[in-house]
Amino acid sequence: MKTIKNLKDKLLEEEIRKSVEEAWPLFIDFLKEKKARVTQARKIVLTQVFSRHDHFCADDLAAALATGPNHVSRGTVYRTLALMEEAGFVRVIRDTDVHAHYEHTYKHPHHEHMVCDACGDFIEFEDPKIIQHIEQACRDEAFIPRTHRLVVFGKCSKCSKAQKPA
Amino acid sequence: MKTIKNLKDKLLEEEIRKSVEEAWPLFIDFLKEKKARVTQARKIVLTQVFSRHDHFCADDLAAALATGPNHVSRGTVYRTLALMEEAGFVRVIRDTDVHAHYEHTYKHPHHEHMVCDACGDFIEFEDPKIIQHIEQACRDEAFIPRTHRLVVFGKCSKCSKAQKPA
DNA sequence: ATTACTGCAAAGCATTTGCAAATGC
DNA sequence: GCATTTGCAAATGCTTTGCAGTAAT
Repeated sequence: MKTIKNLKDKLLEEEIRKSVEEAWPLFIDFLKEKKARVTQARKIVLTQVFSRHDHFCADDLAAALATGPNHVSRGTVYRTLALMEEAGFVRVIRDTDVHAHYEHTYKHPHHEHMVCDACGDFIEFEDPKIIQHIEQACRDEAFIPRTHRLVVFGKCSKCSKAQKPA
Repeated sequence: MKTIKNLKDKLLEEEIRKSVEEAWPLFIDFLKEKKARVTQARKIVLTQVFSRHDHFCADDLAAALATGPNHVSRGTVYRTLALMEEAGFVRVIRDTDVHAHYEHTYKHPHHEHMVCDACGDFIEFEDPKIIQHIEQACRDEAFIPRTHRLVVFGKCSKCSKAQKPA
């Protein structure tokens, strides 16, 4: 069972090996530029990231590395993931802001949000066309939508004006 | 300073009073239907919700009610907020799933997500038109986008098939 | 009189952090 | 050799929960 691997697994392994082989040098470049160190732990985390399916959560990954020969501590996993995000190798799906925000719904139809990175302000906007496209996408996937959430992160007009070009 | 209120404040107060006056009976209906009880604490939370600006977070609201004559405990605030969400008076902006999910970015362009309420599966989709509309909306608001996140919640084709009409 | 709701404080959970020891440069 | 990283465990911050007392039906 363990010695015999089917073709699919072999291909997957090959794929992973290739991604790591390509990404690791890029990560090294990133670290060097940042004057950060190229460490064993960082390579292990990067490898583990690429060994996982498309979507994973930090804690699962940390759990996988909690024991065994490639042991990396939880703290380091989180720290490295943050680095990898900065380097552009991973993307966080639910963004970092920990606490949930609420808004009134009473006489307040659905709309989308922009959140300013600098001041945290919420800007509301609406676009029926976006909703139409979402609905179409759901039809294409035979997905039955219940609701959706669209948030654009960036800089609001006030903050981008305040911070003049360096 | 305290006795003299300007016009804007007066109008705002009026607005709030009206919303509460309209929403409270609806919440009562909701509670009755659910065979839940109509309590003082629930009215206080509802009032507080409508007294706040469009966006607020649970904890701030709880803090506001932690002391004073309209004292409601943190636990009750969270419980009532959940009820109000169920009743459709408020909407949560960052959804409930606590832990952040990551995904590879390496050779994996930006795309949107559908998440199945039932099985938790992530479905990826892409729609350049949606992105165009987002960009247009940002231009309209003079908002400088850095990135965005679009998640559609609902039921995937597998799960909606599995659960035949009752 | 029942039974649900509330307050409180304690538990939970994902994530972050402080610090001594280890490692890369 | 010196500075950065790591591991560990403790701290954090938001949210949930258990339970005994309180209030609504």
